[in-house]
Amino acid sequence: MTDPSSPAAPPARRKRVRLAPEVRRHQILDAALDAFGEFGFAGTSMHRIARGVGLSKAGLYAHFASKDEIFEALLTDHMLAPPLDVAWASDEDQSIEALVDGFLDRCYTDRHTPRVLATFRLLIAESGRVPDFVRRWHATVIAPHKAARDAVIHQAVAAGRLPRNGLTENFDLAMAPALMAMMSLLVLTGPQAEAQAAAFRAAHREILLILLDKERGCRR
Amino acid sequence: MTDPSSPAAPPARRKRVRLAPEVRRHQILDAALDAFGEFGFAGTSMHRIARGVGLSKAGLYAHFASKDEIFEALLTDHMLAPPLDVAWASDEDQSIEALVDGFLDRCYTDRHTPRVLATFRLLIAESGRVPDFVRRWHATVIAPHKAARDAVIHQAVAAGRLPRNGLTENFDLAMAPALMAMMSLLVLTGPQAEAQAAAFRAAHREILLILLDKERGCRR
Amino acid sequence: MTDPSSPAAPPARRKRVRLAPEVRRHQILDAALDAFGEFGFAGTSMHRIARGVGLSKAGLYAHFASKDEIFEALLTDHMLAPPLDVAWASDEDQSIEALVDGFLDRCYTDRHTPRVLATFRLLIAESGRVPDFVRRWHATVIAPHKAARDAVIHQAVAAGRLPRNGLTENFDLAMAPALMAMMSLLVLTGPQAEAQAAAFRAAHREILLILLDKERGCRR
Amino acid sequence: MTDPSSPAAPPARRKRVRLAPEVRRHQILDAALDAFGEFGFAGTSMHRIARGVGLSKAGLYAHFASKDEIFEALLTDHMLAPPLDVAWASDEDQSIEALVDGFLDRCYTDRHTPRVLATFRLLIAESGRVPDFVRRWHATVIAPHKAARDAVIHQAVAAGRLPRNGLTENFDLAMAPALMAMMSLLVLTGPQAEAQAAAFRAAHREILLILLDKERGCRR
DNA sequence: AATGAATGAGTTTTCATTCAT
DNA sequence: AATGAATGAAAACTCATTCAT
Repeated sequence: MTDPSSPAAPPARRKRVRLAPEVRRHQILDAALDAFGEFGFAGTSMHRIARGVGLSKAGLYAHFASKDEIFEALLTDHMLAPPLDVAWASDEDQSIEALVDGFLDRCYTDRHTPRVLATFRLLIAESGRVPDFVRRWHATVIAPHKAARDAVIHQAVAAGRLPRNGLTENFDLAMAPALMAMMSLLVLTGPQAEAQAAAFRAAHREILLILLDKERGCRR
Repeated sequence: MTDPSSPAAPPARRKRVRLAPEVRRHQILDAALDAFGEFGFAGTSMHRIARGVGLSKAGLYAHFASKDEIFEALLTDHMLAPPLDVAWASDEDQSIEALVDGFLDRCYTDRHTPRVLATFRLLIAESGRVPDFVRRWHATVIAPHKAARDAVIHQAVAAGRLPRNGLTENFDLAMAPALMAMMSLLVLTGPQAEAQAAAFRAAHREILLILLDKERGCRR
Repeated sequence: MTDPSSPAAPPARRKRVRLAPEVRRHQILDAALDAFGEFGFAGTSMHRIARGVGLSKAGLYAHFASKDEIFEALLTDHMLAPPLDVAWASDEDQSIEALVDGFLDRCYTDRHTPRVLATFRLLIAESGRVPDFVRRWHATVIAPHKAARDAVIHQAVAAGRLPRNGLTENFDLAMAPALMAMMSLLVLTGPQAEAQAAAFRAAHREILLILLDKERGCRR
Repeated sequence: MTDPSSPAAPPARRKRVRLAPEVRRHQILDAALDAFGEFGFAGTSMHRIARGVGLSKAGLYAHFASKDEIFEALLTDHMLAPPLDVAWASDEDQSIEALVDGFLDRCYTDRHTPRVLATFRLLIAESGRVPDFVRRWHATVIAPHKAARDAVIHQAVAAGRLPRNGLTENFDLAMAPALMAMMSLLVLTGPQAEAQAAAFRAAHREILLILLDKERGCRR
């Protein structure tokens, strides 16, 4: 079928393709993320990753010294990007509604892609494998990001633009509902999970508007 | 020498112990949860589980037909228990504060045990392995539980004891901050994560009190 | 051909045979010595050893944790036996001729077996792999043996039964020609080498008789 | 930065060097001898040889068609050189002492170099790989050399300058003690082996002087 | 002549599982 | 019920070799 010229043709293997190292590296990490995200580190074989790239097993080793190295490169590439922005309004012009909507876009639209979900599942499932990496990541990526964001929020609170309450003092929690939606997507899959996530988003919006409202969101 | 009862005892290996099937079964599931939770399904060998029980590998097969069967039995045992109570006050006697504190106890104290964390990690990591199981679990455990709880909440809203807002209409979100704390515990480990969780709990309390307050938590 | 009873019979695998650990261990070491001696350590695959024993590859690992462990067990078993006797006549009754002939028997007849040759080749080829082992072996086996033998020889020299010369002061050299014959056997193989060894033995005898003769073997 | 000549030089890897074929060939054989001598044929990878020459693996194939070819070229180059001279006194002027000392120099000083030891180990370890080669080598190199030397010795015996005995009739044995010293160096390494070799040489000298002495070395 | 990416066959080792006791 | 020797399949990784540049 594929090769009518010779009746009993062997597997008809593709010509050897040679690509630039960076390109291959990227392909490999992509395939690895897909596989690790789906089957976990231990459940993913080098064979599967190789197949995903259209390369032989041995070919992987021209670019990475070991499965572990692929794993670490993956985490490094994907997690050293700042996880969330710092856009909580240094300018007063935007309404709370607009700010919240921007935030929700970043929480849901940007973060509910297969790629991000896979990374997230990997983080949960395999963090025990690389505790040092996680610690470093937290210290160099998460903590600074949090500090920057907290500064902005505290300033807005001080300026009276936001109320002082449990949320504005622990602003991580602002994305807790989105995290819950991610969990649904991870565990459930399918339209059921999508619907769930959409409902969460709407409720999330309403909750944030209450908690960030200067009148309603105040302590008592 | 060490054992005068047997003159030339060889390696002095532990006597074969025969236990009642249910006892062994339970031991095995315990050991399996520990191992699966730490290393994932694929990363856990039958040898490790067997060692955890003090049994030989082959001994496991007297109780379970396969590794998969252990896994499914584990999920069944651990997840078919209702995950959270339905105590949101059909009686008016309790103050909101008391109800919230009870809820937080169930969210944090009860759910941040190693056992629950392991189950949770397992759920995230391996849900792709057993989609049917997850669907069934959701349909038979989660959904009914949610329905029951929603009924209670809606009733309280109708009675005017709780405001109508995004939270009371999606009451799952009430535990979103606790979920976030679990994530910290799963990924970070150590006192850092514990401190984080404690801070979350305090903020969580305050947020719930705002959102469930008839005055502050109302829509606009 | 081999199995006319079933035309397209599968490999017709032998029933699983279970042997006592010591028996298997021994079989494995035997097969390993054959293979290592012929192909060297690196040139021998676990598959070949397994085939030599009639066991599956994985079966080897029930008895040895690794290829290296097989190697070391082999050396230990084969080399910790004293390599040569200590029979150089404290009694005066035996003639020099009788002593020399006994010595030559031990040097040629006993030591030119395939087994000993294989061990010897292994020692030369792979001593670099296990320098510590070799050092230990030399210290615990060779050196003590040499010391005991030297004591006997020196005593005979002191008693005037043997001359004092380069040989009686470095009695290792007494077997140098036999070593040379071993080399021939190792390198050449075949009847050519056998003939060589026989000629060496005859000359060896004559040389020893000269050098151990009180008159002719004396210093000048 | 480290290399101001090229502003944005990447990994700064060594320039491709092109050498005359014979030079490279020689370099490769040198590196191969080192590696084969230390790790054996099977234990030596093309990568290691290539690294030893400062060449890429593929580069080796510009000079040799295969690993086996390198091995055979190595043996050919190193072993087709006559292994030992033929200087046993056609002239009567030299004393036995002088002749023996010259012989010992050739046996010890010349032959206990790392290069010769590596070749020797290789011969022992891998002779089974290339039996035809060894046979050819023996027939074309060793046997003629031996014949020439035997002629000289026999002539000296006939002329009465040397006694007729086991040694002069099997003159290979004259270097047996040196061979034994080589074995020590191969197996033991370190100063221990050096000392051993030195002691052997002194005793060797004395033994030869006895055996080649017309009076003492005679048959009875 | 030289390279580095690519490969198929092979390496050692592990694993889930079976079987005879 | 329990064991430990045994197994086929598959894992990670290596290697001699090839090919496009």
